Amino acid sequence: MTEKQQRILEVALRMFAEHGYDGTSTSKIAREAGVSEGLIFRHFSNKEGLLNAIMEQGKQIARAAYGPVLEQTDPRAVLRGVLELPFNMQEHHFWRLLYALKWQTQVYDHSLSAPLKHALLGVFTRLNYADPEAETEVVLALIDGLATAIILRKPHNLQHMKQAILEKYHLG
Amino acid sequence: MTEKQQRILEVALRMFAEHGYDGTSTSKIAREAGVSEGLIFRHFSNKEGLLNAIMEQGKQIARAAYGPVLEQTDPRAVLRGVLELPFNMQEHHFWRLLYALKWQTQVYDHSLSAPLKHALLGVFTRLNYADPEAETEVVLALIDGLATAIILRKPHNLQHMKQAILEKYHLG
DNA sequence: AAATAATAAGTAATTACTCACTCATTTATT
DNA sequence: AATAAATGAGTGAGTAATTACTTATTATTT
Repeated sequence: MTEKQQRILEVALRMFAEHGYDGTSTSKIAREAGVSEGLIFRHFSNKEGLLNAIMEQGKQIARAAYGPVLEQTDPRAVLRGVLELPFNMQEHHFWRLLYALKWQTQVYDHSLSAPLKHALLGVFTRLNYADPEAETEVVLALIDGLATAIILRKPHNLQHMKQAILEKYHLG
Repeated sequence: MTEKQQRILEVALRMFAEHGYDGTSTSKIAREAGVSEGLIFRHFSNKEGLLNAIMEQGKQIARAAYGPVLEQTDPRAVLRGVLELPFNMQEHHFWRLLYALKWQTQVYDHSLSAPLKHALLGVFTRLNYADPEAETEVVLALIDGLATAIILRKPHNLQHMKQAILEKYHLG
């Protein structure tokens, strides 16, 4: 991985996240990254290849975020960890791109949220919730909405929000 | 409002919602609507004007959805109504466009969610919740995530999801 | 006939992508 | 060790197609 290749990936991630995939042209990426436009196609074949390379790197970001939470043994600890995920988001650019992208393709989002869904199903089953599937869907929707709010609206009272949520699941 | 003007608005709404604003060209809208491309610019000045016209119509959709809920007097009824909003979504195309759009501009989304936010603040204050602001943000995030899930993933157990949510707010 | 609706055929700029090429480094052959 | 061959990074100037938008003209209402 050469230095210019890295710069292309970084700039493209930022621009895709801020202006959308269709709203970002390869020529602008090249200009911003300080490379020739041809280099993008030499390394990534085409624009979609560039996006795929970005999302490939993103898998590691997601793994780093989910991993410690999902390998917990206590179901309450897993649930707490999942609910806290949006509050511990690190790489905003990547998550923003992922969330924006899902309105056009669900491919990327689905493959990343699948392990979360599976874990939650186990959690709610072990905790004897009445309807684990419905409960799972609700939590997924909740953390989805929370991440969206944190990325886009940047609310200031994050600690209080977290507290309010944990109490709803009796984890306060 | 001529018939062709209506058709342009309908087709543009659908295409913007499905492929995004930047992913939809005026020439494709015209072809799909069966009109000349120039007519779009005669009626709406430019592409952004077309979007504005769509969102202007959308205001009525939002008002029709929010209105009955927000004019309720009992705070519990308001809360219940707000939480049920995603499950009663009617015009999926419009909501999908609104939700997709907010990753590029928050203008449209903010002006529509403002009355909701205000109402929820009053609700949680009157219900003596510990932190009404945080609680409001959480509900907004929740219905945002729910709407997203319903539009994109179309979960089948909507009734159970609704039930699980209402119970968390002691409205079961 | 006046005004508006609608079209067809343009425009310049931008789009994703290709091509021919240079240059530096690495590998293979004498 | 010297030289030749091959490879891969990088560029700049192209390409045809598409973009948002304009203008002149024709059709349709009022």
